[in-house]
Amino acid sequence: MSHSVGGVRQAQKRKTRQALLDAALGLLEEQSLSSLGLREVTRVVGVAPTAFYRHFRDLGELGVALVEEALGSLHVMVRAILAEQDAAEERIDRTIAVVERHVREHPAHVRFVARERRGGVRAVRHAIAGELDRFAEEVAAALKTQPVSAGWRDEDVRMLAELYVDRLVTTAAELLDAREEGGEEAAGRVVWRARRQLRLISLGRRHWGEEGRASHEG
Amino acid sequence: MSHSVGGVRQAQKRKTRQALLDAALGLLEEQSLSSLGLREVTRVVGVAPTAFYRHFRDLGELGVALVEEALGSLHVMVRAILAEQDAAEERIDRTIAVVERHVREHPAHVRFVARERRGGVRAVRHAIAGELDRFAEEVAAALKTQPVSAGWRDEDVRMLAELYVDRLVTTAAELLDAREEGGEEAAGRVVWRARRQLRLISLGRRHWGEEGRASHEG
DNA sequence: TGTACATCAGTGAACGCGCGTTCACTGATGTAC
DNA sequence: TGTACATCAGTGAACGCGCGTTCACTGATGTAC
Repeated sequence: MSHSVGGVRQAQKRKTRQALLDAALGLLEEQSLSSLGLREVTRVVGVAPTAFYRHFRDLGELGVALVEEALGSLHVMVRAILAEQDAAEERIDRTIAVVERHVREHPAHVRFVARERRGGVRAVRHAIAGELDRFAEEVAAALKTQPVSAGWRDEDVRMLAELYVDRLVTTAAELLDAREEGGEEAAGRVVWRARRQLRLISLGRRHWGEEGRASHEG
Repeated sequence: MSHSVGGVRQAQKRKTRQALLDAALGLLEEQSLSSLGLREVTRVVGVAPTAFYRHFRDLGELGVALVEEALGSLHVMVRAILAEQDAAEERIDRTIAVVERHVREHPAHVRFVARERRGGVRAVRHAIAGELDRFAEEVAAALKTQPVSAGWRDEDVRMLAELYVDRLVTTAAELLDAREEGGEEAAGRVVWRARRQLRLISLGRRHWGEEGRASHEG
C-alpha cells in the first residue's frame, strides 16, 4: 500500500513545505518579511538552502502562502459567530472572546497579518487585502440578515462590515502587543476598550436610520 | 558674522542629517525599515558610508527621528481642527479634508507611519505608539469640552479619542494605497466610506449617554 | 587683523561575513512490463 | 514478485556581491590670544 496514489514522496514534500512555512513564521515574530533571508529559513528547518526552490520561487511566494494559512483559521471562527443570532451585547462579548482565543492560539499568525498588511512586500499586501475583502463581504452578508439593517443601502452595510473587520484585526494586534509588553493587566485594558468601542459602533448602527444615511449624498 | 554662534559647521551638519532623513524616507516608499541599508542611504545622499555614524548610531535611531518628523506636521493640522467649534457634520468634512491634504502633501510620511507602526523595529514601533498616545490625549481633551460629552467618564472619552485617531491613521494609509493603485476613483471611494464611518461613530457618540455607558462594568 | 592650535564632519581603504542563485549530482520513490 | 528505467526532492560546492563596521586620515571651520 505504500506505492498507491503518489504517496510517500508527495507526503514528504508537503512536510518539508510546511516546515519551511513554520520556520518562516517563527522568524517573523522578530522581523518583517522584507528582511527575512532564505538561508535563515532553511537553516532552521535543517535543509540545504537550495531545497527552498523546490517549494517556492522566492520569499514573497512563501509569504502569500502564509497569508492563506493565517487568515484561514480566523475566517472559520468568525463565521461561527456570525451564524448565531444573539442580542447585540452578547454578540460583542462573544466576538471579543473569539479574538482573545485566536490571539492566544495563533499569536504568530496575528502578528504576521498585522505587520505585513502594510508591509514592504506588494504581493503579500495584496493577498492580505484580498482575504480581508472576502472577509468583509461575508460579514456584510451576515449583517444584512439582521433586523437592525432593515432599509440600509448595500454600500452602508458594506462600510459597516469593513469598520468591524478593521476593528477586529486592530484589536487582535493590540492585544498581542499589550500581552507581550505589558502583561495581563495591559491586555485587559485593550479588551475593555475594544468592547466599549464595539458597543459605541453598535449604538451608531441602531440609530443610523434616523439621521445618518439621510445626509448629503444620494 | 560667519564665525558667530557655532555657525557654518553646525549648519552644514544639520543639512547632511536632513539629507540622510530625506533619502531614507524616499527609499522607504518601496521597502520597510528593517530591510533598509545604511549604504543605500548614504549612496543616495552622496556621502561616504561612514559619514552616517556622525549623525545616527544605526538605522533604528534614524527611524525614531523620522517618526518625530512624520507625526509633527499631522499633529499641527489636527490641533487646528480640534480648536474649531463646528457642528458634527462640518467637523467630519473638515477632518477628512485635512487627511486628504496631508496624504497629498506628505505621502511618504503617511506610508512610513502606517508601515512601521506594526513593523519589525521595536524602537520605532514604540516611538510611533508614544506619539499616537499623546495625539489621542489631545483629541480626548478637545472632545471633553464639547457639550455632547457631558456626563462622560474620562476613560470613555479616551476610548473614543483612540477610535478617532486610529480611524484617521487608517484612512490616510488606505487613501494613499487607493490613490496609487486604483487612481482617483478608488481614492474617492475610500473618502466616501471614511466619511460615513465617522458619521456612524459620531451617531453612536450622541446616543452613548442613553444606553452605552450604563451596561455591565462600573 | 593675524597667527597658532583645537575641533570634528566627512573620507577611503580594508575586513570578514552571509547573502541569493547556478549547477551537476545522488539516491530514494514511482512506474511499466 | 522481479527487473529496468524515469522522476524529482534534496545536496553541496562554488560564484560574485553588497553589507556594516573599524581605523587612521584630511582639511575646513572654530577659538584663543
